[in-house]
Amino acid sequence: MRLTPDEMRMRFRERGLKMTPQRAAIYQALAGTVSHPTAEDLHRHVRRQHPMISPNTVYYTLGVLREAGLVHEVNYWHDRSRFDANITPHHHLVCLGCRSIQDLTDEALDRLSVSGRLKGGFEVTGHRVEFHGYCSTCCRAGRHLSRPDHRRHR
Amino acid sequence: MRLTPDEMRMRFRERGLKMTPQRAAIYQALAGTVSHPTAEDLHRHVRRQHPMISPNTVYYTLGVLREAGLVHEVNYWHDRSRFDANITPHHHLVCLGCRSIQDLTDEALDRLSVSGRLKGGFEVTGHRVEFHGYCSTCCRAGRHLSRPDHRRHR
DNA sequence: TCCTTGTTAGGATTGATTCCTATATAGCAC
DNA sequence: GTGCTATATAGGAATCAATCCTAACAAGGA
Repeated sequence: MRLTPDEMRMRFRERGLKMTPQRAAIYQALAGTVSHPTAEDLHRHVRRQHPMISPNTVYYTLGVLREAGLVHEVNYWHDRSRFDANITPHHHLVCLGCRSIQDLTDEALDRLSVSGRLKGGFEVTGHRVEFHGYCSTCCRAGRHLSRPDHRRHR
Repeated sequence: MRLTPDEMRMRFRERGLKMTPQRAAIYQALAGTVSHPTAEDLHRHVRRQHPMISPNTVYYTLGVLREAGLVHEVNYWHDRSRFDANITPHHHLVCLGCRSIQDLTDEALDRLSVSGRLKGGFEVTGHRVEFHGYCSTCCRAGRHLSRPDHRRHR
């Protein structure tokens, strides 16, 4: 969803982050989509407002936002990194056909825990569930019937 | 676990794969560990028996084995790809300190399904659960107290 | 307004992975 | 076994997302 300048300023302040026009644009772009864009996608988008912004700044900013907990990074199926400004607990539906990622909210999944004997005292801090399959578009296109080539497409 | 030559030959045959000494060594190495090695780890290991084997062959072979369903690829936290010859249903414990990956077998987790309204007819073919936290070694080292730098270590 | 520290742009670099291609070999038919 | 064909291998070149380096710049506090 779209954030007011004040709302955004507060979120940055709370975490001790400096606010710059570039950062605002990157975070706003990410908060305004549900499509889990790549760094490159974001750079392309933000460049409309900031023609001189470098990819480097996008990478650096995403790193800062990630460490501050303002964005999450997902990286399923060895695609390049994708980012998500939705930091409420949720899970993902990953399409094996077009590699799109949809959010999935499901409280039962949020409550999972390791029932078994934890081997050697592993201390769990969180979890996430990823369902994979084929989105409606890929189903209609029959893409769930064909096997992708074993060579990767970049 | 260690495979007999016949067992391995059968698995390859069933899937229409040619058997070569290099492939046997790579698959044997992967089947003989629980450590989810990288392609480079496997190359280093296999090179003891096959000094001339190229990284390329390891990548190519892992791609073939992956498409044949003989190995799984996991790639959490934007580390490089890691491989797993355990293709029975299981989940993973990912250490945020040292990035090690442990298998987790838990039938309750295998039976998860999407309870909510599936947005737009997504057809689920599988799922996996990833718990993250800190392994016992990293806990003892106090690594769960410090925050990793936001810059990535390769 | 000044200062300090973190941020930006841009260019160079890294490094896992893939591409290209000539040679070698597995598996099949005879 | 011998020969044939399709596929695998080795090695070198190329790709490209991501990171490193650095000089100029600007946000936020004093």
